[in-house]
Amino acid sequence: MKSATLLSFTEENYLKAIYSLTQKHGSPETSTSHIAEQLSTKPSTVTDMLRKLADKKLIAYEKYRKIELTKSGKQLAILVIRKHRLWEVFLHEKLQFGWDEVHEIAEQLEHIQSEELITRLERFLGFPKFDPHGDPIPSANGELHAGQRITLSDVQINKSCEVVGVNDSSAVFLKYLQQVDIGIGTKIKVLEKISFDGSMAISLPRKVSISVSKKFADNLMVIL
Amino acid sequence: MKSATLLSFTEENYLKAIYSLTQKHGSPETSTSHIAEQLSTKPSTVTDMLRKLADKKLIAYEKYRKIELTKSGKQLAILVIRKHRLWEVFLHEKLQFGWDEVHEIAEQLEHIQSEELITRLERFLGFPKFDPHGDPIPSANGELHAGQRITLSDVQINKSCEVVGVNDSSAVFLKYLQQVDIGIGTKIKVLEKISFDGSMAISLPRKVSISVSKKFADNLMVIL
DNA sequence: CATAATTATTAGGCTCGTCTAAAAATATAT
DNA sequence: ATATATTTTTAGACGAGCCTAATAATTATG
Ligand SMILES: [Mn+2]
Ligand SMILES: [Mn+2]
Ligand SMILES: [Mn+2]
Ligand SMILES: [Mn+2]
Repeated sequence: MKSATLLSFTEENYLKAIYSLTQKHGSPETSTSHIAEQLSTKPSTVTDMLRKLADKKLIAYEKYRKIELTKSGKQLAILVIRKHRLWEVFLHEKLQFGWDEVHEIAEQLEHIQSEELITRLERFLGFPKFDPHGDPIPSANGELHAGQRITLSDVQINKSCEVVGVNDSSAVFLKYLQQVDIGIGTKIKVLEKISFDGSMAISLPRKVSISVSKKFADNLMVIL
Repeated sequence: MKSATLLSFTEENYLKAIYSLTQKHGSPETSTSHIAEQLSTKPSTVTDMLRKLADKKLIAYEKYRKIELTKSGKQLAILVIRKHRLWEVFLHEKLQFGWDEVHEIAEQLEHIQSEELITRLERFLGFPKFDPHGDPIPSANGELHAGQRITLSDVQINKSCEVVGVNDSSAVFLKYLQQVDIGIGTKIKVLEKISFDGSMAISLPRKVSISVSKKFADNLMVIL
């Protein structure tokens, strides 16, 4: 279960990016250009790294054809995500950082190498199950319970739901949520859906109803 | 007061190494070979970096002649040390790591870039004044109070003193101290000094007296 | 003070992660 | 089915950080 060779920051970020993309798009495969976009780098740079990750058996790679995490590649990606989310909990719960501030710092902390550190951090935090954005925290052996979360867009008219997370963790989206007083646990009822542009009218506790865009509703995760 | 260009891990480690060497040897200057040894690298590699640090005005460098931190170089070195020691406190106090385990992990954590993170960490820890090895924690504006600490070697026969820190933070020394039950706060009385090899006999609370080497006594910091 | 020993710098080369420009493969559209 | 557009890979280059071997400068010694 020990990874023989330690990975660089960069390699870890590639694994995480590939994992995120496969999750986001349903398919276990992804593309050079998507990875490049995700990491703000160039496709040619990605191709170089893909060859290296393939050499290390972290991805199954057939040029022009297939990019897919191997079992161990996926495992490592999940462990980085585990570290990232535990650090986010620490920053939010213990240091009182806002949920729009934690991601950037966790992006650095996730690469600290010490299994013992994460074991102890997790215990110190009381074995949290979710990060400040509602995303589940993988267990030490790499298990991740996705839950049956849907987007606000998928909620039918007149149904109520509860916010459990966000798809987009960018500070700009999180700040907007804060502004309209939506957070993890907020109850939302869908009043109306406009087929023209996918926008919807929703009601919030102790507030007049507000209108939100399709993009907004696509990025808010809820349970019924 | 803001550093214009962010430094790399490597650059930060060089500044810290130069600072430590000047402290250890009294003089504000140090040498290429000492830096190389401190960082487990080669003198030629050090020369390259010295040129870079000089370009950035972090050291005053005259080849074959002088290596000395500038005001801003020293300031940055102290801020890295501040981060290092605060993280060590966190690891020891909050995560219950042993004092021989914290250094290695702090060596990584000290490079996380976020001033706000350190500000909040310091508050979370209750504004500690010393790290787990008894070393003082610099303030946010870079002040460092050394205190009037001496080594055990400097203590006269029949005088008593109290352990306040160590000069050598290696795990092997710290584990040895733990074994003979010496830690921060331990009271020691010097019974005898052997001029032949500099070793000394000391008495410890609720223990028979033990003999320690010159090297041991040189690395244990005490106050009278 | 001249020679030897030590220390520091330069020269040249390597890997990693990045880029731009060009070529090749694949996908799309007429 | 061919031509066009898009995506991906290759070729070649660069800076950072490291190395070894060779050279230069300084320091120590007889
Ligand atoms: Mn995040
Ligand atoms: Mn990252
Ligand atoms: Mn330390
Ligand atoms: Mn370091």
